[in-house]
Amino acid sequence: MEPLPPTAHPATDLLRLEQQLCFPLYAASRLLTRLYQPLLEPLGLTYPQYIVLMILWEHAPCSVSDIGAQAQLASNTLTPLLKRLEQIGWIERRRDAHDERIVNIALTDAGLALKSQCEQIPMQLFTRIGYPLDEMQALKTQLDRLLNHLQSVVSA
Amino acid sequence: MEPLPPTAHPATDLLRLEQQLCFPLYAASRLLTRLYQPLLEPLGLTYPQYIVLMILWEHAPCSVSDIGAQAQLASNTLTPLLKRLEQIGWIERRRDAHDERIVNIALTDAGLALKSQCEQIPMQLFTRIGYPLDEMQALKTQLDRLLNHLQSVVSA
DNA sequence: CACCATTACATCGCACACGATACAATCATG
DNA sequence: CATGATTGTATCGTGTGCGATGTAATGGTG
Repeated sequence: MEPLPPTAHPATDLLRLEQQLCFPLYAASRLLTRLYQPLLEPLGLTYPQYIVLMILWEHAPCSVSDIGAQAQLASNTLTPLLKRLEQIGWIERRRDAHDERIVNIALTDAGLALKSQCEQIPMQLFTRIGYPLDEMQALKTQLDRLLNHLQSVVSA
Repeated sequence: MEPLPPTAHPATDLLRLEQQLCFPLYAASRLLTRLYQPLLEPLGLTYPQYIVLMILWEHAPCSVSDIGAQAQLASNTLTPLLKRLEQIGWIERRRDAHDERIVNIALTDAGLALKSQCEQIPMQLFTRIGYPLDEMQALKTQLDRLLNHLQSVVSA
């Protein structure tokens, strides 16, 4: 994706600029996920599973929809993912006693213990990537703002 | 993903900050893709197919690896995707005469004509999202820089 | 020219993503 | 309290992503 040359049409420039925002987002997200993989693979985790576990380490026990609200994922993605986590033994899935529609997700002892094994991952990644901290901070701030905005647009 | 509270350990703070960068990238990318979908669906296109076509509109004819270098995708993703685009009739796949290993991708007349049908998509999306242009510009600049950096890290 | 390494693409297997739909449990309304 | 709407998960189908591997074509070496 080369930067596109300027044209005589300002409106078109805006379009192209906008058009290009989506791609670095898409590509950078996949590349970063790829960098996580060698750190997660020894633990038998995929990146989305790691995201879900991070949510659980902070909020468990919680329902499938709670996880979905945090991760922006629906049951059609979460149900099979959570079943895998259950089969490996990190979590437990149990129907809520008061509302049988809800499936409550709890961490097993092993799942809780896994957290400490993951605690070095972020620093390892930070070292491996070697990206300036201030740029990462600025980027995170802006991405959080965009994410919030997109969430409101999508849910509208 | 709530912002995490500060802790007594600066090193841990860095970890958490870093840890959180990946998630808004991951979530924002998927949400933005989701917003493209209703605009692409009438044309029978998925978002990755749209990315590949944008590359082709600018660079066709080119090889599978050329597309892969632009989109950061390998043949295991591109081959089936390109076969679908061929079956629909937007592109042609042909082995290079001088090097039979290479598959050259060319646009059909229909594939070229499709470009004009897609030209309104970015503005429609820009209008739908309603995000400040200057923030989008700043974000794109930083994402491009991160993407470049990640590419060099991954290929190293 | 033989032979091994490299390259370019294809195939396989698995795990997401997500729209569409199904289904059971609960809620809301009359 | 009946009953239709809503809610929370699950299932299905399609299309990515990507590590691992296969395979044929090309290139480099002696």
